Amino acid sequence: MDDEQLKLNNQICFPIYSVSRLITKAYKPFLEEMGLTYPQYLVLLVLWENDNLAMNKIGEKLLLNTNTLSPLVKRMEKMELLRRKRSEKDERSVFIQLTEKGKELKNKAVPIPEKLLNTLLTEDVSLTEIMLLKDTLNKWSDILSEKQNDK
Amino acid sequence: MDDEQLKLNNQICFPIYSVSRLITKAYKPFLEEMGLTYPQYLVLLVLWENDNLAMNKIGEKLLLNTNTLSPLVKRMEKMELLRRKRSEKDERSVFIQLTEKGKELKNKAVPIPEKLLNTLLTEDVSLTEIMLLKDTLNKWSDILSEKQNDK
DNA sequence: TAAATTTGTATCGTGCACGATTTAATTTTG
DNA sequence: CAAAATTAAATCGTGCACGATACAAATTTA
Repeated sequence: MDDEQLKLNNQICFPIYSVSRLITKAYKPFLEEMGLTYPQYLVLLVLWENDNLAMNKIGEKLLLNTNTLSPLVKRMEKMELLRRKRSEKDERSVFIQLTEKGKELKNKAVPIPEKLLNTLLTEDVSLTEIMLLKDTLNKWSDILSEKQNDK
Repeated sequence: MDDEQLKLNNQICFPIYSVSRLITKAYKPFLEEMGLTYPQYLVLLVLWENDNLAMNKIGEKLLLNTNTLSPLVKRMEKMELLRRKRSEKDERSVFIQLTEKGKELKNKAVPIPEKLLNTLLTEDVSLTEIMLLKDTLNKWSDILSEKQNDK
């Protein structure tokens, strides 16, 4: 059988795709308490770390284009989590600032990473394994995104 | 700093999410030649391995609910890749059969896994690492999906 | 067997992703 | 300096994901 590689369980793509969705789902109960979706949470993670960033900088960090980010951020503005402000220096740029409400949400978010770790940790998954996977995937992310930027 | 864990690069969720999207993007050029999206390709992988499955069986394998799968499969029916047939034994069930066109597409798909492997393999990523990651993620997938089924 | 429950699929609404295109501001070049 | 090229956002269209709901067929239960 030449098509052994075509079987679902032999593909590398499928486990990444499904684990990604399963992890997002694992976040859901915690994020729902804050009224956030997972991508909105990611935007906040970026801004909590470094407020007042331009759209393209946020997109760079999250590997998202403006056609995704633009409406996402507008929804978050409607939720009064942030404000959009066109730069005076360069009127093409739009800078994103957290509102008080957006800043305060960070307090609610602090315990989330540990809660999620506890969801992942079982007798079959150790902290070492999680950290190893994280590092491997970060490396892959760098390699793949660079490769795709070079085109 | 208590919020070290909230930094994007320390999160386990973000690298999985972005690598998943980057991998999907890596498939794009190959799938475009066949006129397929990535989830459509996954459905075909399942059917090539095991034709004439009920909707719920396909959803089980891909971890997709019918609210995703139903329109997806209907689009594929319009593309004449498959046919939907309501079971006579149990009229609730809909079985999915590949058309000739759908079966023949497999020939075009056979070289894809190797092409993708070559995209991933670099001086920094070995085949061993890829296989290790695949196995780890498959294990995680099992654990997480079971955990979420138990609720 | 009639009523209640479960099962299998479909539909609806919302929110991403992302290729392609548009628009406007800024920078580079001839 | 004016034309061309680049850069930053936004918009449009299509296709997933997925919670919630609906509905009909089948199964279980009283």
